[in-house]
Amino acid sequence: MPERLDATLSKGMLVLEALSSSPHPLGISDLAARLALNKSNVHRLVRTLKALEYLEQEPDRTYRCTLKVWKLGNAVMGHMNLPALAAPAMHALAQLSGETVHLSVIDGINALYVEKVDSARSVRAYSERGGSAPLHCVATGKVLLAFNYELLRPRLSGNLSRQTARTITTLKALDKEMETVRVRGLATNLAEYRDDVTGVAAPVRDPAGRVIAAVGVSGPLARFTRQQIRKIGPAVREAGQRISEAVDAGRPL
Amino acid sequence: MPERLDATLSKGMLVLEALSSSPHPLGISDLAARLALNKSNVHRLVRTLKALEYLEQEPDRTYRCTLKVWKLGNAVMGHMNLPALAAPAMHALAQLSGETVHLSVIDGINALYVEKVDSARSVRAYSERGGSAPLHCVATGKVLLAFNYELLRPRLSGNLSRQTARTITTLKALDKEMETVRVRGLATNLAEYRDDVTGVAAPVRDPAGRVIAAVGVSGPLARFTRQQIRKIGPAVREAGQRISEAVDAGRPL
DNA sequence: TGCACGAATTCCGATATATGGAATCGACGG
DNA sequence: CCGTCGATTCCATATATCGGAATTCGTGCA
Repeated sequence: MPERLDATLSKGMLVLEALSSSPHPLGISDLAARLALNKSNVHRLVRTLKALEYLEQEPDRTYRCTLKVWKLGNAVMGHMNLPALAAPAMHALAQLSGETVHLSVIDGINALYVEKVDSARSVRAYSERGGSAPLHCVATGKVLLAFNYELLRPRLSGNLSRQTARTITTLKALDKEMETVRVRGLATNLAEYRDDVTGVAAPVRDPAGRVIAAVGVSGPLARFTRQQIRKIGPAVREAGQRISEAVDAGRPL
Repeated sequence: MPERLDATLSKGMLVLEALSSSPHPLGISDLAARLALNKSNVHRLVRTLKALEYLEQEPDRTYRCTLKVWKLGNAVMGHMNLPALAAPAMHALAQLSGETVHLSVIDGINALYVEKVDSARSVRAYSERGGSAPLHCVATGKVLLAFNYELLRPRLSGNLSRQTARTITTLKALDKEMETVRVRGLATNLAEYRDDVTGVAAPVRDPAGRVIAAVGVSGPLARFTRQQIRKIGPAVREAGQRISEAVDAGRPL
């Protein structure tokens, strides 16, 4: 017997998801088609969401999400205001490296990018705020993994998806790599997720010493070489420490 | 006859709102009390939201919002990625001024802070990301108001709430002030919202020249004096222009 | 170890409510 | 001016939701 759920609420959330992920406002018929729902049903859901001010109607009668949706999500992140605390250190790192800087947290078996700072030089990277990548093949993900390994290792068996020729795909190899990461306090990604992208990352710790996030720099293989990575490594580690201190102090440093 | 709305969806959104705005996870009874709803009703709503992965359960059986809620809101802002584009200029301004920098957009008759950069020196300001203040009495709000005056003026009659002794509370005085703002390309707030806070702001324009946002610097009256404001004014205006160019280019400058 | 209390969770019959097909309305284009 | 397409409203019906009560679970205390 499948769990008893509230259909109306589920459908309403589907509507919100569809509209928030669409670059354009959508009309009722369009929405109904995408969600495989009845038109008049969708209309009532939309009307409700509009009354609650989560949606607004365009002059052409299509609907789009309002910033109230953003406020909702923002409030959630607000109680964990890492991005704000980390911003100064991230910008400094972006300036120093000339590459893109990320802040990631764990989201299931993925690294979720909660903040991102582009440098002027950086090309369009593979990641966006809110995006994610498998823990085992990006630098920030490896950091998060290495310092929460007991917890996460079980979930990864059979989930070490191959992304490139260099992706680590066996638990044995991963065990070894994680040990290295813990010793060095740094993780690297040498074209293990995308053929032409490399990165380095370091841990961010809460006052109790638990690793709650990771900061990392990444760039195109052609420019962000192994040597560049070695050179920037200490700065990344320091950025991690600086952010950890900011978390401790409760304000940006 | 009140419009016909879907009660289940409304209540579900209330649950999400309550949980997202609470600093702590909440239990079923607690939620039910706050929302004045039946316990078993709340339980089913929560179960549904949990199945959809918008909520998760703590070991102590209380519930909290997941980052999926944040992702939802983030996607909305993503289609209007002002914050990312504006970040470099905002940080530069924060560095230069040593004060807090805001990016605001219009939200009804309020200025909504969509991005905020604290300088190391800045004291805890009155605003948070996602927070808002009346358009007529903060610097960024005045900019947004001045350049969308035809549209917004009608909505403000009777809504010029007094916040401090210096708040502008008459349409006549506001008309004059708005004219000044348009001419100078800058707006100021001299303790008009909070007795001890001042600010300056400048417009951000889309490629068509419409004012879509405002950048502003604000600080404590004691430190951020009229002279400081005059001194930093040009830099604020330039930051506004720089962000406008970034919007045009589609990438941070 | 067992008991008692509060909270969460499940159950279930009554009924308010969501449903979806059909009718209506409204905008636009030929 | 009419025809088409989409949005919106209507309405009878089925049923999904509601909430009170019963049950289970967890925790602290004796």
